[in-house]
Amino acid sequence: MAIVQVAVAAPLAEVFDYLLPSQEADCALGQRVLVPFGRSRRVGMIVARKERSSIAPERLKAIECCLDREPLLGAEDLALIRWAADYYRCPPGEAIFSALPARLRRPVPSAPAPSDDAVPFEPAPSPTLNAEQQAAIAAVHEAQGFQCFLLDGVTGSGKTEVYIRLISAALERGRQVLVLVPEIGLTPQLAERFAQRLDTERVVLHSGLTERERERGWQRAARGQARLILGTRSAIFTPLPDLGLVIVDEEHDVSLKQQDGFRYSARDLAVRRAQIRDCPVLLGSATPSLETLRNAERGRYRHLHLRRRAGGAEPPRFLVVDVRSQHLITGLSHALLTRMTTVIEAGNQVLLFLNRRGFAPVLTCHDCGWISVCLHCDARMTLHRDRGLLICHHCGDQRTLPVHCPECESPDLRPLGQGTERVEDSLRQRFPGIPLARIDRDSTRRKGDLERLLAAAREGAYPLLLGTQMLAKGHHLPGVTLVGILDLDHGLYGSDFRATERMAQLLIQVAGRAGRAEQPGTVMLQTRHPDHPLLIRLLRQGYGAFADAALAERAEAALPPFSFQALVRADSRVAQRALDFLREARARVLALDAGPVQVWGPAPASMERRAGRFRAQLLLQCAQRAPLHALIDRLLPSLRALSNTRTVRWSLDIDPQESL
DNA sequence: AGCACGCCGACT
DNA sequence: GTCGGCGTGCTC
Repeated sequence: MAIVQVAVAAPLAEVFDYLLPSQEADCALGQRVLVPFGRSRRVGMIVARKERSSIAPERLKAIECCLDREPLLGAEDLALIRWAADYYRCPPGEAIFSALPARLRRPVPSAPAPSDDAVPFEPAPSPTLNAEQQAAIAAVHEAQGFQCFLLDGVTGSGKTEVYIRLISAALERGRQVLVLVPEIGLTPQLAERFAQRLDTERVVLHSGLTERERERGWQRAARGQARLILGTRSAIFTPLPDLGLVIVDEEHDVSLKQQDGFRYSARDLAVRRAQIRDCPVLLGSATPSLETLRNAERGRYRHLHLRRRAGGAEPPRFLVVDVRSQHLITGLSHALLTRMTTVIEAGNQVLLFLNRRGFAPVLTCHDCGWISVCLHCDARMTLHRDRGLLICHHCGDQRTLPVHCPECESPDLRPLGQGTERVEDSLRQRFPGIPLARIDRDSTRRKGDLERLLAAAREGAYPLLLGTQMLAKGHHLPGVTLVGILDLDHGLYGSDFRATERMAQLLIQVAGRAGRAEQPGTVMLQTRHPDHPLLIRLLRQGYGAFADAALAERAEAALPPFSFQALVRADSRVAQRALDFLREARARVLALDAGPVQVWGPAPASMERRAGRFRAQLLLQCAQRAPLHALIDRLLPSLRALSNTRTVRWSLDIDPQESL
């Protein structure tokens, strides 16, 4: 009997050898099997055929049955997933099965190839390209096989038009195209633009689909029926027999990195996939990540610029409002309020941005000083007055709003600070009769709410728009001529070394919502740090100059992208246990002789207790990737063997994007 | 991850 | 005396 290597759907570092019974002899690489495993049975994936096994023959068990008639994954697909599993140190079975549609993780037979639907098609007219767009398209067309491009284009410069032309050309050559976006919310508008222009079988893949829909789309792509695949990060693993072009839109967005389990970066895997496939890959953004800019600087990626806005629109003007020692009315300065009045009276729209939902971030007792702390987290509970609740935004715990202080019975409870609900309240009083839309997670809880509000906003139904970062992404609002950023400082001095980069990206994104050709937008930023050097550079010279300065700072501090990181996170129900585990981990690292790898910590998370668990982290950093990964190779078996790994949950994050 | 085995506390 | 808590070991 032949022997096959099987990756079992379990978080185990090893693959397992099985006998292939003669009636399943044609069962091959990329097909799922049901195998006896320990005292139960599991779904597995055949990842290799072998001549002989190092396992004693009497210990080898036979595969029970084959679940698929044909391979679900081809050799290249498996190569990508196994490369990713190896790079991100994820058990192979876990990686493979998280790359498949959820239904196929269970022992059910895969569905037969669905038939195609027919879509009558009338293409919308193509706009004329400007010189920069033409140059970008020509550069990608010249690529012979693998090459990575950064499409660095200011908001409104026509990046999507460049995508469409490149996709169209690839489709004409008989290739499939994969387009990744960071969030579900960004798929409908892009899908709509593709639908208007590209006469081809399309499929959209994201977590909002039912398991059946998702499997169906996945199968259509895998069988070559769908030619254009638009999806969120997990779509990077979709098998595509004729893949000829990969596009990653908003490549700087952190949502492209999976934050639990198999912690891969879909953007980085897109580059790797194109390399395996030997085809071009295009990373697009108005605010590229420093990692990508550094790769462009080193000549690894080709840097393509779109500097001009379509229709000759002017970039927005920035006005810094120094709010130190100013009297604010629910977070709004006199200068901002005055300008808002002018804009509204002129019949234009105002967009206010405040990244804090709820009425107030804390409720306090004016008599004894009690504050609304969460029982499970080192955090305060946010007051949601609409719903009459105190809610912890970190663990989701809710309490009914107290009428008297829980400590001293005083009725004098007061909200401190402001969230979007409170600003909405205040604006309705200050601008009576002016229609206002608040757009945050609370006001858009039902499906379709967000789309409805945004559509009405685009029509100009709301002179006043107020929202969290939900409002910052995607949709352009041409009637908005004033953007107000209520509290910039939150992003300016975050605990993470990427805080300024994130702030700059968000700021440029929000600013990009405003203005049109005949009426440029103004962005007013309220801050207590008007002299922040990187902020000044960003506002005066733009994102590119900001990024240059930020990169220089990173180089100086030897931080990514000038070094590489791996983060060991740990948490535990019992205080100190996670820290103790990481102290032991640190000792193991030092015992292994870390060489050039630096070890930082362990340190408790900036909010140590969250949802009842105490969290901590240990950072490993090195100027080169190879010694870091070699150290991790030697460290992992030793960590798995630690006695307290049952009471402490831990995980390893390669190239972390966020610290705890 | 599951699942079983094994060794110590409060119950019919 | 035994039901069951979760610490430990193993899965081709």
